[in-house]
Amino acid sequence: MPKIVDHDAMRSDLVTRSAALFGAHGFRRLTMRAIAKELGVSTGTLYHYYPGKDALFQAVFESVLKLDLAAAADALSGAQDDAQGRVNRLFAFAASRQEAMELYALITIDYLRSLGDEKERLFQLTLATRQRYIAGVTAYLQLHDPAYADLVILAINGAIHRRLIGGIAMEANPGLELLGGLIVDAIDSRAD
Amino acid sequence: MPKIVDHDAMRSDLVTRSAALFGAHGFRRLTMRAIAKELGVSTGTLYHYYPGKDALFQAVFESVLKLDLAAAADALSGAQDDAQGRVNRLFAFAASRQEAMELYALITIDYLRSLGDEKERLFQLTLATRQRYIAGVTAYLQLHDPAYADLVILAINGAIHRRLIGGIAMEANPGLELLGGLIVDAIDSRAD
Amino acid sequence: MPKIVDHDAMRSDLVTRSAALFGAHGFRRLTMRAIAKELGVSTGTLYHYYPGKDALFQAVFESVLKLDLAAAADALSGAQDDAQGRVNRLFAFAASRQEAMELYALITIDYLRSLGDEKERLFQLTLATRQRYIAGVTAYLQLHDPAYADLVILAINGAIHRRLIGGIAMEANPGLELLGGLIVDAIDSRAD
Amino acid sequence: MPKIVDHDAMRSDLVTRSAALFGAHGFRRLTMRAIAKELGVSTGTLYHYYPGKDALFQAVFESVLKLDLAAAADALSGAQDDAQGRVNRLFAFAASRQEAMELYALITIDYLRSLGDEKERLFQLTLATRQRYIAGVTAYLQLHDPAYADLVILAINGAIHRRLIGGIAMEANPGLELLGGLIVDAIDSRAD
DNA sequence: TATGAATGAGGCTTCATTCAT
DNA sequence: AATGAATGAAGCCTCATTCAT
Repeated sequence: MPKIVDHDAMRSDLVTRSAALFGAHGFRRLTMRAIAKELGVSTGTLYHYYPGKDALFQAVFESVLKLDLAAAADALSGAQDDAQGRVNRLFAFAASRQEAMELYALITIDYLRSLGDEKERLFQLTLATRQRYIAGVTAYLQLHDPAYADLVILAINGAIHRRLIGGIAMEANPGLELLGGLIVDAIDSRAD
Repeated sequence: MPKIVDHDAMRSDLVTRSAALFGAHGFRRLTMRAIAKELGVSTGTLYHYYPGKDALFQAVFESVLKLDLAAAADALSGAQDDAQGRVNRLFAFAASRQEAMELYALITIDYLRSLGDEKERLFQLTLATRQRYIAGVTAYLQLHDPAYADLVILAINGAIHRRLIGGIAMEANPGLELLGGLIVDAIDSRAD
Repeated sequence: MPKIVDHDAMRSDLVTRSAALFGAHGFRRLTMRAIAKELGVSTGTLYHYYPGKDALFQAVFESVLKLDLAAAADALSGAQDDAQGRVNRLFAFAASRQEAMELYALITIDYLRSLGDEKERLFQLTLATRQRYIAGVTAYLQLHDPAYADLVILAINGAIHRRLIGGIAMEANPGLELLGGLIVDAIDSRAD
Repeated sequence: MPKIVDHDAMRSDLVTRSAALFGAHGFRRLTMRAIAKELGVSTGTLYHYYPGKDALFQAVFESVLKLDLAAAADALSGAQDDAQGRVNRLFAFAASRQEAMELYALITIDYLRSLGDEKERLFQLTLATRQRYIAGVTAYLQLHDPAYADLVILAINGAIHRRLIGGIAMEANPGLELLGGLIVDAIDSRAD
């Protein structure tokens, strides 16, 4: 019998650990040798688990795709406090996920550049995900108008964008705090 | 000095026209041969005007950095109408610049990845730029609290982010329109 | 010595069955994994019986070397009919061995290419083998001049060559049939 | 203007000079680096003229295909002497071409191994070429039966085969000389 | 014994850069 | 100034071989 390893676990591990590398360096700048070295394996081993760099990156992309929604559902269920409490909790959750969201953005941008004309399919998928988020936030915050949920998510997207190109932590956005208050007002003014 | 003008014009031209290529493909995916071919010159000519690929990209990055502020000052000066009018004009301006802002983001991300640890300097620069924008928008919209300006810019950043990873035009964000109304209310409620 | 027999049998079996693979694909194109897969064992097992790819190929080459002469002696002994009958039997025997002879040629060519300058030793061996064949055919056909035997073998070599580069079966060579007649004439004209 | 070279001449030169290397080492054993070194250029230059190793080998194969027939037509035209003279001239021509024919065989064998199922097409081509040779030799030697021509060519094929696997020069085949006599007899016996 | 996961040298190929013209 | 042929380091990947189980 050969060296005993859990093949699937190893595959997942490689993907999880290489995701950050792809995010930090980008697909082209990151070499297979660099990945192997960073993960403490040989290039041959990489190829033992994935047929090539493209396939590994594809797996990374897909794994990153899945991370977001699952986490959100968990975090926002449970005890439902007042408007202010719900808004606080939402922003706190977003802040806790900012690194993952940045990684998701970086990898998606790279992935899109590698796609020729089939970008549209990915865009549809992104759109659908956004709709789910809007519906979720609308329900969670008990908003009467989904546009408010869209605005909240838009602002969070903006915070990620600033992080991406300005290295700014999500918490350092005065506009986000202001928006929190506006949302609470909007909920309360309807709550008569 | 007969040829100097041509030389400088050529340099600018090469930078301006290659910026979109760097944005679309990314630094590593884009080859010098591809640039040369797209610009209708030989690789030798490229090297005649820039000492290497890094230098060309650096020039592209710097040229893209400058574009934004200059344009903003122009567009928002002049006739000052009412709150609603000013907000409309601001969003219209942002929408007209979305492609440039996307290009700026793409190139900045690539540029940041090429930087090892000296990212901090660029972050400082970005922070300063943001402060200028906040001040400018605060004044232009005649806001009493800069946090409103920050929120507006944050939402616009969010729209760029969505464009980047979802292919969504800025106009297709319900949250942005809603924000316009909230801002007008904020201005008017203070204007008594 | 309980396992020795199995071990040797296994070694022979691996060589015999991999010979065709080496012939069909060539040394470099054929991988150890491909051999292992085709033979239904693991690469580890291959290395258990042979220290490496070179050694396996060497064994294959040697096994193929031996095949020819042994078969010939058998087939052509026994009942001695008239000149025509003997010639027929010789050609029939050659035709029955054409696949093995093609394999021998293919493997020898590969083997020669793997030899640097020590080809000469192999050439000496080949020359000696040819002399044996000439003597054998001369005796078998009861020829007065070994040049006739050489011509017969030369023509058979030619048929193998045509098979190699033209995919032509030995039976499809008019010249070979004609030669049969010429040989019979030569025998008979001397048999008065 | 760039370094001035005759692109087509360079291409031909690379093919011509690498043919012998492919013949001696075989496609897989021969590396692009080895070719480049042997030809005194860099690998980059090789790729400047041919898109890859396959394409270079394909070009080599095609160039080798063309060599034979052209040479034959030339050599055998002109002054027509008696039967013995014609036969001598034919064998002398064959002997002069033995190296080229060996190269042709080696490259064809390699090429065939690289072909999956489209071998048949190449076999058809080889068959057609053989027919042309038979017709040519029949006419040149003024034979009444093409089977004699086939036998002559078959014996020459055999000599090439022996060269291939035994390192034997064409001149060292007693059978070939004997055949010459038989052919002359065949011609003369009909010349009454 | 047998297995196949792991290794890393080396193969094919790309591409930033140089330089003769 | 402009061209593109030439270079060679470095990238992706293959595969002979080793070794833990």
